Amino acid sequence: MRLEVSPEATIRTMSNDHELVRERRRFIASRSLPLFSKNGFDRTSVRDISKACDMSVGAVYHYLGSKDDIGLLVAEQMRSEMLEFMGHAFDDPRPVESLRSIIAEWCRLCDRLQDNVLFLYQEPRNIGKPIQERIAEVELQCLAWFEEILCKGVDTGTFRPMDTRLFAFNIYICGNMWAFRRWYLGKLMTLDQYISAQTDALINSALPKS
Amino acid sequence: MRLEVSPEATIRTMSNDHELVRERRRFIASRSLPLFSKNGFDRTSVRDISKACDMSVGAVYHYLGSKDDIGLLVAEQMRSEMLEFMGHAFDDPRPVESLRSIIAEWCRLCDRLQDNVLFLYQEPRNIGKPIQERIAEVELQCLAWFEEILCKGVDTGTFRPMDTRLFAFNIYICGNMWAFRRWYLGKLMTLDQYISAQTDALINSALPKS
Amino acid sequence: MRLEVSPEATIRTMSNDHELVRERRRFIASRSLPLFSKNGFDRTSVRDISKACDMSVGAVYHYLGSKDDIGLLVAEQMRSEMLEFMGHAFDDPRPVESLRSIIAEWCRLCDRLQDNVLFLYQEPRNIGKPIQERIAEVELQCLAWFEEILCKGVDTGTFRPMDTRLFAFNIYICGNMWAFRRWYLGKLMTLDQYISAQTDALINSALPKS
Amino acid sequence: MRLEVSPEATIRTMSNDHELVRERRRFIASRSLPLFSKNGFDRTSVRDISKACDMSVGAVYHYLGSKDDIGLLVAEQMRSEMLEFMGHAFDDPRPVESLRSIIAEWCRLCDRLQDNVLFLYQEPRNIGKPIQERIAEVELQCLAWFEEILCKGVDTGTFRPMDTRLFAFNIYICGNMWAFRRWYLGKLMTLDQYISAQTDALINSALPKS
DNA sequence: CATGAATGAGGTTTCATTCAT
DNA sequence: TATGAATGAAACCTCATTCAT
Repeated sequence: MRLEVSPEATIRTMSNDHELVRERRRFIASRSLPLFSKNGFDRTSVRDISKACDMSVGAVYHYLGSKDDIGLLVAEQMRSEMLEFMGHAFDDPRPVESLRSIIAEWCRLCDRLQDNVLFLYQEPRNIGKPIQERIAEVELQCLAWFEEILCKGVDTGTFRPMDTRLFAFNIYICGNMWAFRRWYLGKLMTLDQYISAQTDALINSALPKS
Repeated sequence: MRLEVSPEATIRTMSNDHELVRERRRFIASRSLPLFSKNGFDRTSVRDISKACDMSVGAVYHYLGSKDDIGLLVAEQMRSEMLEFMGHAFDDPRPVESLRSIIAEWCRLCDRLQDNVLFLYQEPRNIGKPIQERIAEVELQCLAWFEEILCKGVDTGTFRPMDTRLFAFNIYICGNMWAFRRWYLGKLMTLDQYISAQTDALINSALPKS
Repeated sequence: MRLEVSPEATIRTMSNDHELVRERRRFIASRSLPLFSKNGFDRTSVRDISKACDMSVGAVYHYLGSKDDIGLLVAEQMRSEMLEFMGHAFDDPRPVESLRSIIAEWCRLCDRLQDNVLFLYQEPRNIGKPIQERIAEVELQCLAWFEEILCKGVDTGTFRPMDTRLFAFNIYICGNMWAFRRWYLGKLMTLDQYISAQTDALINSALPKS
Repeated sequence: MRLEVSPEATIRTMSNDHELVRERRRFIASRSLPLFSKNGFDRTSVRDISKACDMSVGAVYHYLGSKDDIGLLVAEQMRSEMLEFMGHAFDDPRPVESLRSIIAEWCRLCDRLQDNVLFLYQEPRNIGKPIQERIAEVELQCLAWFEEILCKGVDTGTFRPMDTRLFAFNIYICGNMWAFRRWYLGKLMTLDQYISAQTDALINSALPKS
């Protein structure tokens, strides 16, 4: 088992104040993300970023080694939020109830991290290969987690036999798409309505036919 | 009623040979698209494109007014294929059968135009507002078309009462995601298996509960 | 009454140090102008300019938004010098003496700003319409100023009746031509001799015939 | 005495039909000149020229060796017209009458060849050194010719003692400026009025004081 | 003769990154 | 620690010229 090193620790910095570095990076990422959403990563210059942060260009480079590192931070934030999300126990023994909670929470997470989700979809090339793999890893964990509940439901006969991996994938996408297409979906319904309708559809699809 | 002008006709060219222009543009777009998929639009230089086309940079600009125009061509190809797709009659009177056909064909289309789908997701900013709106228009048409069948099924009681717009959206996404996440899904199953499983899930979700 | 904004203030810059910007721009313009004189604006590349300034290309663009802006600076320098020139009081009540002073000073100004004069004659297209109009404005003011003295002289009978506007134009051209054709005139005479001879000719032409 | 070879004969051509070549070149020059006036030589592309000539780019290069050759043609036209102009005998024995005719004809020539005059002022660098010298040569001849009459007048006491070279220069410029600043002068007066007024001024300036 | 597609050098401009202050 | 001026590579695009047809 290899030693896990947070990628954030590998980002170069001029500062030794660990806490300050964390705080500044978080700040920079939070100010950058809307710019990336609006104009794309490549069309957002470091100068733009520094302006959005009310910092000098040099200051940005005090806390980061390169522009690409911001992409990394954005990805890491998504990753850590997903890990935290999976840390929650939705351990209702009833598969249907459990699924219901998870779908709802997953959609809410994607809603909250909308810009991060967008970034991961649109700028995969701007977060080096290793980070992409780290992200893929949690995605797989997430899918596995969804799958576990589904399997439990299938085993107990609550759900019909199905391709649980694909079903888990659909749940995953269900959350992502709320983030990705909120400009469209938001005109049709609220998040709660979305959650409710999609949960119904998913569960209906999981239940055995009459 | 405004006169429809193909955006391709608005792209500047040095040539008057309409047929040649069409052919060369198609060629350029087809060679560019894999580069965009691999490296992203902004990180693909016109020089890269010209090399991929075995042309000089000048030759590329003989048929195009700007690099952005290639994005437009890619979008237009998707658009015209979608229009053609909707032109087909899947007019089985039985909603279930009809839905089955459409989902299958839609997924096959997205599979065939995988790189175009990716491009539309990843590079929306590189195809100018007007073209984005043209694309959004056919997307809506497509959704409306899906919805129509669903409504028919709901009206006749074949399908359960549901938010047909959201359901149509899910079908749409179902195709897109095969294109977008083929690197993952392709390891789990073939396109036909994907179609079959997703169709089952969708139809199961649409049928009334026992 | 509209607020006058110096065109220099409209030129994009990356710096906020107003004084530095002014100084660097002046420097860049002063080094560029001889190149323009020698090779023409369009045949002087920004790389040539940056070399002449012992700067990198990027540094030039730190203080200017575009190459064309240098043309604007050159024009503005001429303009402001002309305004200053007109600010001087050559208020000798005797028209002849007054005319004499003005012609001399005008020729000296054109001599000093030789390259600017050349630039305005040769590169009118490289300084944008608005600036051309600003220049035309001061030219007209200058002509009006010359005319005023002529009119005074005509009114008092010192000068013969004449088309004062054309005469003013001739004075104006007299200065310009020393700048424009110094390569020729300079071989025949010194500036002082030119001034003296032209003043004689002009005044002789203005005086009533015997 | 070196053999004079018309520069036009040195321009490369693919054609052997001497007369056709002459005719086509004249045509090309006449269609190009307005473009040069409007946009400048460097900003007029060979494509623009070929379009203005209703020719293909290749056709232009059949009759010319390079774009610069057009500048040469424009200069040569001015030159040959000036030579023809000087060939006329304005051999009125009376200096005043002779001067009057010459000024008038010179201004009319400059009016007719306005665009050529402009070109020579604005694009000297686009007509290689040798041609510039050829032009300078006729200019000097022209000046000498003007001077001759002036000298005659001074010798006979009709004109006051003066710097005849400078006076000749002024006559020369007088014609050029009508061409160069017609956009301004044309608003004040007609060509005939200009000729009349300038002739009066020049002759008045040449006559002895009372 | 005529055409116009093709070439590729070179132009202007941008921007991630460094480093003297 | 913070600043922002400076660098220079590399991007997009143009255009004089050639040459196969």
